[in-house]
Amino acid sequence: MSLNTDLSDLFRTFAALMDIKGESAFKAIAFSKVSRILKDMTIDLEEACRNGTLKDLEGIGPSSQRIIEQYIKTGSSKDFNEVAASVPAGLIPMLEIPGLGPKTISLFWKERKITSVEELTAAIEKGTLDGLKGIGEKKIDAIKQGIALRAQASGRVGIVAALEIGQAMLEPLRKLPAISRAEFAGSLRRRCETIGDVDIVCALKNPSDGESVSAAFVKFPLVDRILGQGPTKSSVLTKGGMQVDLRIVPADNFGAALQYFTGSKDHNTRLRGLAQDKKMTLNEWGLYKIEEYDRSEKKPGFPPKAKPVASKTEEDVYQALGLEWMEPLLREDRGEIDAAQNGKLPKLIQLKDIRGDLHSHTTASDGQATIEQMAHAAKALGYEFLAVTDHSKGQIIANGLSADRLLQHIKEIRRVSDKMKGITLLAGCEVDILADGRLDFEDAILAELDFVVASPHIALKQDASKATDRILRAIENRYVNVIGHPTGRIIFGREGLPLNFPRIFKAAADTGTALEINAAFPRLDLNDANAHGALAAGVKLSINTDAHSTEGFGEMPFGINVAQRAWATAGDVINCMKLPQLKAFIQNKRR
DNA sequence: GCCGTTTTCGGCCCGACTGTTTTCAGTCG
Repeated sequence: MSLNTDLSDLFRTFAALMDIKGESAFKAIAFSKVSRILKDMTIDLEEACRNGTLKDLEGIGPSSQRIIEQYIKTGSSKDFNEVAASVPAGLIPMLEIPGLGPKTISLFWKERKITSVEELTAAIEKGTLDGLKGIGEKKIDAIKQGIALRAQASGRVGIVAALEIGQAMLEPLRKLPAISRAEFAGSLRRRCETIGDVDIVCALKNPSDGESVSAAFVKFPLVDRILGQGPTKSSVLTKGGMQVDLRIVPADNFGAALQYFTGSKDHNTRLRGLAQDKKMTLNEWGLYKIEEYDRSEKKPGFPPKAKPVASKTEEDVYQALGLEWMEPLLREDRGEIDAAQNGKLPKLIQLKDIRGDLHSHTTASDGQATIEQMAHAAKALGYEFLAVTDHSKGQIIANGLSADRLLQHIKEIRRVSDKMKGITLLAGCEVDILADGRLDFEDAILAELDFVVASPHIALKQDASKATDRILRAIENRYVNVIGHPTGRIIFGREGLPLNFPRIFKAAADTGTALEINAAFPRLDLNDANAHGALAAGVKLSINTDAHSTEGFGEMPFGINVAQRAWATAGDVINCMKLPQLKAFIQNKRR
């Protein structure tokens, strides 16, 4: 675990504790924000602490700064420890129970001495919650269900699985005659790497058809259980336990609803602040002048009877707030609103900008297709080049190539390349970065290759200092063009190397070494925040599928999504270079 | 707790829904 992660967790817990203690909700919100800032950022906290730049970060004030500094110095925070000691630790997991919030948890704790999920379950069984103010039979039932739900469907799901489930719900919805439009919203539309639930917004041709659309939705084949059903929203659990929420709005309000439910929460908060500055209010129905909105007639589930400034399309809403429309993948409150105000939004990389894949495997090591098969599949995607990069000798389990076999393999790759028309194969290798930063082949062997990806596969639990030195040493090798999956993290699987990213970025930028966004789920490594940090430091990225079969190339869109969330343009990514330009990039480092 | 070019004090985003309620608090997204 890195320092940033540790501190981010500390502030998140701090915020939860304050909620439970009933301190000002704004304090808790402020600490949640600090937690998120720390999680997203790639700057070196220790360094920022040393040279006093910590306070320049928006959202981190004097209190947070003090806590961070003390934590770096002593490994803990006095402020946090005091608060943590005053609240039983078992209360925090209770916040994950749907339907149960800080107020009720605090009530149970103070009035009934309940300090854990287990004690809560027991109290419900024994009936000791009866008689508490505001807690009736239905509330207790809901909590009971919430506890069961948390145990059963606690986890988030990866983007790939979530998209599949989402499509299976979206497609039949689009076929309903009452619907004029239906789109994903929420984290799925923003293409986050993991998804908690699927959000869909749909527009009605006739505003009175909400009830029937809802009724049809909850009967789709994938639905396992109905959680709620009404004329404006419905909620279901699919087979496999994924929650899917549907919002139903009149066509005139579709843009505002899509914007609102796409989020992120932080992005929307900023937008509503902008609206207020302009004497307007923004909600899921539209953007309204405050005066007109306050005067207007309002009925739950229906748009207010005021003329909106904007509501039909997202473009209208953003434009009325003085902003360019922006891709959902940018809407994370990472500076996109300022950029949109100043006309400085990046022209994001698109799938069609990719001219080739620079990390792939064949039957020579652990792939399932031959060089020819992989080359034909890449050509069929319109690629102009493909780097064949089988494993080095240390990857015994993956049938890694010995030096002799590699030299033979290089000849074979070049033979196939000469034979093929319309695509060039680069003879490459994915060489292991050993625990101490040495590479798995001597330079003399690497010099024979057209292209080298160097990746960490073993010793992925090193401390930050060892791990960083190890990757730095690989970056400094003149034959290494790309660091493959730099942290080795596996989503839901392992943390990966706790790298000091500012040092890695500086070395990569100085030496002309690209860092990979490995597009294969569950890697997606670098992640969006780190890729964003790399770009800010002037590093080039390489987006690769690490394909082990011809189907493997199909994962490229997920890597593109990570790059888009990192604000990458085609100019930032070496896969978008023309071949001569790419060759120059390689040669520059070898000089 | 954080922030500020109308503010260094007084704000801080919005609506739906639910349950326990005779007017509102808590939770959620």
